[in-house]
This record gives sequence, C-alpha cells and structure tokens, in this order.
Amino acid sequence: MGTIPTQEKPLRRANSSFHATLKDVAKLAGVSTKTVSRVVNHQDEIRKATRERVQAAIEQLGYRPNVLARSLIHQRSNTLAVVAWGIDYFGPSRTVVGIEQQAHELGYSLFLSLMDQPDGGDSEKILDTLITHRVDGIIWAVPEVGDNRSWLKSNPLDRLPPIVFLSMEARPGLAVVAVDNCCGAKQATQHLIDQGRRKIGIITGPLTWWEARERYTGWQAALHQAGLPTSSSLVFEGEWTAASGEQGMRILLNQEPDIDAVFASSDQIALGALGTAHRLGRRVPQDLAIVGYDNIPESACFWPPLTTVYQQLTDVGRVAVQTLHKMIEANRQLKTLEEATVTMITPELIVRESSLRS
Amino acid sequence: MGTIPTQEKPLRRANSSFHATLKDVAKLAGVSTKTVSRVVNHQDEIRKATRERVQAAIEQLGYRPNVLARSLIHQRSNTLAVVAWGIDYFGPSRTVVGIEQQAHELGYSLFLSLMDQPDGGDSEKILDTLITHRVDGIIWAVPEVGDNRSWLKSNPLDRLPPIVFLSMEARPGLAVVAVDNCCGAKQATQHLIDQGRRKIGIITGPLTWWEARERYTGWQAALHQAGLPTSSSLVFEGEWTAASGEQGMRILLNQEPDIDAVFASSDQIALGALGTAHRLGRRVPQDLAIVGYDNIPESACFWPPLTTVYQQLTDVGRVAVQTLHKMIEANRQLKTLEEATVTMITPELIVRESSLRS
DNA sequence: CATATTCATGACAACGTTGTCGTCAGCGAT
DNA sequence: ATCGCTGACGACAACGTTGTCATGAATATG
Repeated sequence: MGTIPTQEKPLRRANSSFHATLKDVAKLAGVSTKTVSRVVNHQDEIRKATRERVQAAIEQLGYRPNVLARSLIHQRSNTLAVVAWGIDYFGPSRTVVGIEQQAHELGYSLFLSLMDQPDGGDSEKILDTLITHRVDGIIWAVPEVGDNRSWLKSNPLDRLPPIVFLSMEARPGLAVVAVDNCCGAKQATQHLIDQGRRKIGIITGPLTWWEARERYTGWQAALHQAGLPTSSSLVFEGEWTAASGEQGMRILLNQEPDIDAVFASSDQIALGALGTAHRLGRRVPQDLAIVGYDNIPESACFWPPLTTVYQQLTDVGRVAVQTLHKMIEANRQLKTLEEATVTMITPELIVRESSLRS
Repeated sequence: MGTIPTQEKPLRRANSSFHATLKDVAKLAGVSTKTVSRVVNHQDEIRKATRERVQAAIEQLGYRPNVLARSLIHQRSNTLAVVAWGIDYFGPSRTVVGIEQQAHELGYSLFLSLMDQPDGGDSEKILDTLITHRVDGIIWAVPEVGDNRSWLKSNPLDRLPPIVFLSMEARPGLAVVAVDNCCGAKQATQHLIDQGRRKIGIITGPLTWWEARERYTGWQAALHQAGLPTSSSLVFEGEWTAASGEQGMRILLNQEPDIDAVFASSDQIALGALGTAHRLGRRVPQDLAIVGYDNIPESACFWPPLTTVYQQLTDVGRVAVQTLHKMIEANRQLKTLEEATVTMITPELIVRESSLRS
C-alpha cells in the first residue's frame, strides 16, 4: 500500500547504524503508528491480516523500538546503576555479577559507574550523571571507608532515586545489604579456639574500612568469650594485600614468638602470612594455624589449603537488587516500604588444612 | 513572574523522586523553556540578570536535565555498553575497569551486560536490548571460545552500532583489540630456555579458547626455534584453574619425569602446579622452573614468587574505548574509518624466583 | 530622527514513543 | 429501518528536550 515512498528520504546512510521508526514501519505496512505500536507491545486485538503485515514490515526494516522515547513517556527507564569501587578485586566483582544477574532477570538494564578512590570524592558527580539518566534505582557498592558517606548529609534523600547500600553500618532510613563480617570473623576465631589454639593473633585490613573493623570486633568477641587475651601485641593493622600479610606475620612472630594461630582478614593477607611462616620455618598448621577470609578460588590450592570464611557475595548482589526493586515499586505506588530494609547475610566457615591440628 | 502557580499541580509526591522539568524552572524564573535550556547548556549570550534568576530557580527546584529527552533529539545517547563474561576473574575485571575509566573520561555512560556462559547463546538477546537502548557503541569483551562468534554471520553488521571486539582472532572488517598471547607465551618460554632449561612442558587452558591456543602456539614457536622438543607428552590441556594445574603437573611429571620446566597458561594453573611440585618433592626453581601467565597480584607472594607474563589489560580496555570512539565519530560524519582497526598489545615478562636457576 | 544592526529572548516543531479518545464498519436486536 | 454495541483502527497530544526561526528591544549608524 505504501504510496511509492521509496525515494522520499533518499539517503539512509549505508554504513552507519540507521534506525527505522514506528513511522517507517507504519508507512510500509500502510497502517498508523499506533497500530504498529500495538503489535510491538502485544496490546489489544489486532486482525491477523494486519498483524502479519506489520510484522513483515518490522522484519524487513529491522525495526527495534527506542526505549528512550518509551522511558520518556512512562517516566521510568527500566534501568539501574551500580556505583562500585574495586571491581578488579575478588569480592566486589562477585557482588557486581550478582547484581547484574538479578537486574537482568527483573528486566532492568544496568549502568556501571566506578569510583577512582573509595574516598567518595566523585560521589556527587556520579549521582548527578545517574539522575540525569533517570535511573530507577542505585546500588551503592562502594565499601564504607572513612567518612566516604558524607555526601549523604548534604544531599536531600528525597531528590535521589531509591538507593541500596552494600557493606556498610546500618543507618536508620537507609536500605542496607551486607555480610555479617563480625560473625564471620567470630566463627573463624572460634574455630581456632576449638582446635586448641590459645594465642591467636590477627592481621586486620585498614581500620578505616568498616568491614575491617567488624572483622576485628568479631575476633575480639570470640577471644573475650573464651577468656583469651586480645592484647595489642597480637594485632597488626595491614592493608588487604599479600605483601602486608608477609610483613604482619613477621611482626607478630617477633612480638609474640609463641603465637599459635593467626586470623588473617583476607585470603591475600593469609597468603602472605603463609609465605612468611614458611620462610621462618614455622610449620602450618602444626606450629601455627592460619585462617583467611573471602574464599578466593586460589585459597583451596594454597600450601597448605586455606581455612577461610566464605561470603555469598553473589547473593548480596541479588538481594540488594531485589530490595531495590521493591523500593521502586513501593515508591511508584506512593507507599512507603515499611519492612526491614537491612539485610545481613551470614557467612560460612570453610575448613581446610591450614587450621587443623592433625 | 510565576502567576501564583503554587496550587496548580497540588501533589508532587513527597517521598518518590520527583523531577523538575525545564517548564517548571521556566515558570518559576518567568522565562521561556528555551532560555532555561540555554543557561543549562551554556549556549549563546544571556543577560546576567536572567541567567542568575534561572540559576536560582534551577537550584531551588533541584533541576537536573533529562538526558533521555536529549538523546532522543540528538540521535545519540552518549552511552556505551560492555558485553562481558567472567568479570569475577582477574583478567576480564581489569579490562572492564579500563573500559569504564576511558568511557567516563570521554563523557560516555556505560551499560554492563554479562553473559551467563561464554558460549554466546545470549548474544542476540543482549544485542537487541542494547540496540533498543540506542547505545552509541559496544565493546564485546567476551573471550573467543569455540564458535561463540557465530552470531556475527547471521547479523548484518550495518544494522548494529559500532563494535570493538576484545581477545579474538583478527577478522577482516572487524575492529579488534587484543593482547598478543602468542608473543607473551613465547617470551615466557624463551626465558626458560635462556635459563638453560631443556625439557619444557606446558599446561594449557581449554583449547576451545583462542587465547589458550595462542599461548600454546607461542610455546611451540619458541621451542621449535631453539630446536627443542614439543612432543605431546609435554602438553597437558587443562582448565584455567588451580585444581587443573595440580592435576596437570602430576600427569606431566608422570609422563616425563625429567621435565625441568613448565609453562603454566595462567597464574592459577601455576599455583596448582607449584602445589603438586612441593608435594612430590621437586624443588622450585632448582629442580623445576615454573612460569605463569597473568600476573595476578597474589603471584608475587606465591612460594616461591612466580615468574609470569603481565598483560596491560586496563590498557586493552582503554584502547578499545578509544577505538570505538573514533569509529562512532567517523560514522557520524559518514566517513569510513580507514586506519588499522586491529590493535595488538605486547605483554611483558615479569621475572621472579620461580624460574631462576640461582 | 529614521534606519540598520545587534542582542536577548520566545514560539513552535521535532525527536520516537504511548495514552486517550474518537471514528467507522459490521452486526444483532428491536 | 433504527438503534446500540462491539471490534479494529487512527488522530492527536504528551513525555522533556533542543534546533530553527521570528520577534522586539536596545544600540549603533547615517
């Protein structure tokens, strides 16, 4: 039916990706744009004949709807954003995978925004960009370090889209999903106590990190409960790295030569600690037990295989998106979500050779 | 001056994130929307008085422009997408970081799309979603495995946005950025030869992977050139994992007891190989040299520290985005980009103890 | 003083969709 | 034949911007 429109707009660029519109399809099929829209969205009843004609036109032109236009009308972009730091490390990357999967399953597309530093300096700019893109919600996957949440005070929350925070101290009014680091560390330490260890050191992560502090607290709690010492000569504040584990182990062994176990706050730290132990001639686990944290895939093949704490980080990501989704839906219906918006996930101890008194 | 519009639209939801529009700002400032638009975009000359009035209104309402509307007009979303697999592994996650940084610096926002499996099954659906979002370009960061590029044949490239592929065999007409895996493996193997090793085995990655095959080829090339054997009893096809490295090492030592070096195609594999070597009483590096590939942060603290091949993966990501950006710009000006669209990045050998005949 | 020129601003259409409402054909009931 | 009803579809406005062009005031020019 198309009224010979072939030459009306002569140049549709060959190479560049040209996009057919509803109008193009409508003209080709000899119907109105609204009808094409109906076909595309499977709305209403359409006569079989016209539907087929429209579908043929869609096919022929390679038509794909433009969600930007759609979002404009619906005031909803079907888009979420992750703001993250450190996705080149094990934990954050796992979390992001969980976020992406769950977002995908719920029909959202996902923006990825990385911070340069965990100090939170870029926060406002990043938020601005995301708001500008009209994301329906945000997952704040930057670990809490120092006061890198200070932007929260200066930004009126009601001008921001719903946000779910990961790995941070629970705060009233904020939705948080986190692993119970304290519990994980307590489990690890308790396990060492159960194995008969009595002088148990710790190499912490940087204590500006909330997670590092929580793990430190868990270690303390377990020892207190067992009436064992937690003196400062048993504590070394490190980075998360293996190098720092090497150094920490050296210092601890120097300060407390008869230490018989060490809780390393990350598997990398544990790896470094293992190295120093070997070099200094301490047998692991006979003389010295070592437990790590994270369960990175390599830890099963350390020498000896490492006992460690496994956090279901993919689940953290998934739960975060589920929570966010609920918040978005509630918001849309002008309800305030009144359920608990703080979810704590309990980690699990993986026992391997490095801590066993065989 | 706003004609007492205070009660016109009475309910602007308290909790939900309401967005002021140009119209709102215009009304409040007593100007036209176009003028506000000009202020926002720093276009034209605006009288200082009006500019300040507009800016005050913007401030007061917390106005943020809506890029969706903007994109609709400009036919350009300022948005890129990464399609990736395995970002919970070291290599891909580093690459994604590079991509995000460069995209950010060039003013793009970034969609993240993950495949479930590297087999390429979801490719078409993912592409559909991205086209629907009118991304300006795509980075295909899924490693080439088997024929997971087959969707390329059935999809007319001129209906897709510009795409840059990572880690794949160069193909005419496609933009590719990759690390020269063959060269890296050759360097590693040559280094072993230079150290006086004569019977050099290899544990490969899964040979369905292009990268694994390239590394295998590099190992072969170096040995051929030196007139050393590459018999199949020196080859074990593994996975990328440490477990597979353990197994591979056991089998190689069984098949060729006097093997004096092994090139492991990933640091994880190397870690496993080290473990087996220790368990079987081979001293590394005295009896057996081991070289890895990837330079994961932990490898410096393996026991002994691992010689390995360092790929600047962040650069791969950055270069990919730069290339993509050029393609997009060229496309926009209807030029065909005629420069080389294949970039090979040469990796670098990091020598540590595990390969040194001390 | 009249006219030309610049400057600051506004009216309106357009981007590609979808929601609302209207239209018109066909059909059964009266 | 008239009426009402339903089913299939179209016209038009709207979403929030920006580009084009027009407008009118202020300034410069003769």
